Amino acid sequence: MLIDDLKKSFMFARLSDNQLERVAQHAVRITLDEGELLFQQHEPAGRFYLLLRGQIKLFRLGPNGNEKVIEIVTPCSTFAEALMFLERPTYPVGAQTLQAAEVISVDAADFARMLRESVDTCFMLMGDMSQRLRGLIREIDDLSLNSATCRVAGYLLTKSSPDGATFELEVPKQTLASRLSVQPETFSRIIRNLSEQGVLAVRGSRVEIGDREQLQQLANVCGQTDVSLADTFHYPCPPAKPRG
Amino acid sequence: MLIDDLKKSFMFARLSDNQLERVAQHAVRITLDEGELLFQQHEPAGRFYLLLRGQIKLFRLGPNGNEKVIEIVTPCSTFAEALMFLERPTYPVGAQTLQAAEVISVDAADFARMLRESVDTCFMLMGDMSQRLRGLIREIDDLSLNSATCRVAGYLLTKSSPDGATFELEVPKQTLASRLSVQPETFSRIIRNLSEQGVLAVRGSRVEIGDREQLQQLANVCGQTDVSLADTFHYPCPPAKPRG
DNA sequence: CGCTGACCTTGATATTGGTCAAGCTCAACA
DNA sequence: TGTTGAGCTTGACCAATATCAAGGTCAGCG
Repeated sequence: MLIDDLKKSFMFARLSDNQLERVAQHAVRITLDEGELLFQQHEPAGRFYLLLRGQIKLFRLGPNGNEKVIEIVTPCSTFAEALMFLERPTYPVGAQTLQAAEVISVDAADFARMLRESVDTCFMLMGDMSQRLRGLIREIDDLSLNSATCRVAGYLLTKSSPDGATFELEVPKQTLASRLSVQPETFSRIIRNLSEQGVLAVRGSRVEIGDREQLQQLANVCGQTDVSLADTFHYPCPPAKPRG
Repeated sequence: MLIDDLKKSFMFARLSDNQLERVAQHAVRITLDEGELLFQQHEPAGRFYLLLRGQIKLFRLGPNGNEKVIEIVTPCSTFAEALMFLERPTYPVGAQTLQAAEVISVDAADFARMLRESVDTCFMLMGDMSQRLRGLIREIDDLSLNSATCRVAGYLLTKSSPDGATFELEVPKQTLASRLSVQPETFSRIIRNLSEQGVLAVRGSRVEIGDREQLQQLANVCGQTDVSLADTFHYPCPPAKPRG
């Protein structure tokens, strides 16, 4: 059954049963409460993870103890697997649950050994890494070319389904703010501005898009557009669990 | 002789002569004048490149025509090779020479085909990509956690050899500014501040470190420290050609 | 030698977003 | 039902950095 769960990740899905069994031998299932730390930044990295349910934030710590959320991991994604190819890897981020979570922890050396037998999987992995590289580059120019409002607008757009008028922020606003590299106060103000302009309405964590057109315009001043869906992989994922 | 040049890159160096010959068949040498565009952002990406000499900047374009330099490529590095694993790749950045340059252009599909025969090279490549991922993450928290002064200080530190007191900025200051995500004016002012504090002295593109200690302090408020040299690959490279 | 244009520097001013301090809201719980 | 505390919002203020507009420097060239 561990094997069945492994298969939920596109990467493991490609492996033969034989290979999966080998991986499973050194893999363990871990259950985490809300707020638990899975690993810390700078810690030696011997394992990587597959999130089965819950939410996990990956974050960097600044010198003053302030943190910057780099990514919010959703179920069926693997993370920290790219470290496997470094000499003496340490985690470049910390990982902490936002909700109670269940993960599978995989031994990296073991997995790497097995990878050597499956060029296909290598290619899959490289595709994945390539994807992430792209994503990070976008992130960087988002940060240096765009205003906070652009980033928020862009984020909200990606979260809203093109048809549905309303959706839930599945993450505490503070965390979202950090993810978007703004202070919580600023985030709050931006939301208020957008509300006053009638672009959207927010009640708690429920967001209702009022004027998608204009939201797009605000975001597009940026360049959100170039992550075409054409060249992204499809990660089959169950819907995320709604937050209180 | 094309093969000899290919070997200057750590990635190609790993290939067998047989494999190299195959790659070389679909590889071409390209000579570029200063300011020439090698490829544009969004262009379909069928080839990747190895820089032999000169300098190339990789940049993103904002909506107002303003550009953000993502990376300044130095000789013996390959770039855009990570795209090879995407479905229908387009370049996520543009590439333009800063100095007259010579590159080898490699057919990506061809190289990928050959890669399938060398898991070793796959691993090498994955290590490289892993490296880059790390670098980009650092870049992101540099942007969101640190001030412009920190970034400039950090950059200057990485460019100075630990012993030598002076070195050359090998790149126009505007470009450097963009690379560090500050306006040229701000860059200029930061340099002036540092000069006034006696931390360094700049004459044209020649930089002299006055107080390395303090420069380090300014940069370290940041977290420059965590890119330990232990886990970076060694790219054997000839010294860059001095500017001006 | 003086002109030209690219690049850099400088000052004045505007904007953005951060910081601090307070108040609000609401769910959990006694 | 009142109390508490976390998370969110608000306002007043401030710092960092961008923007705008000149002016400086210097290499290349007529």
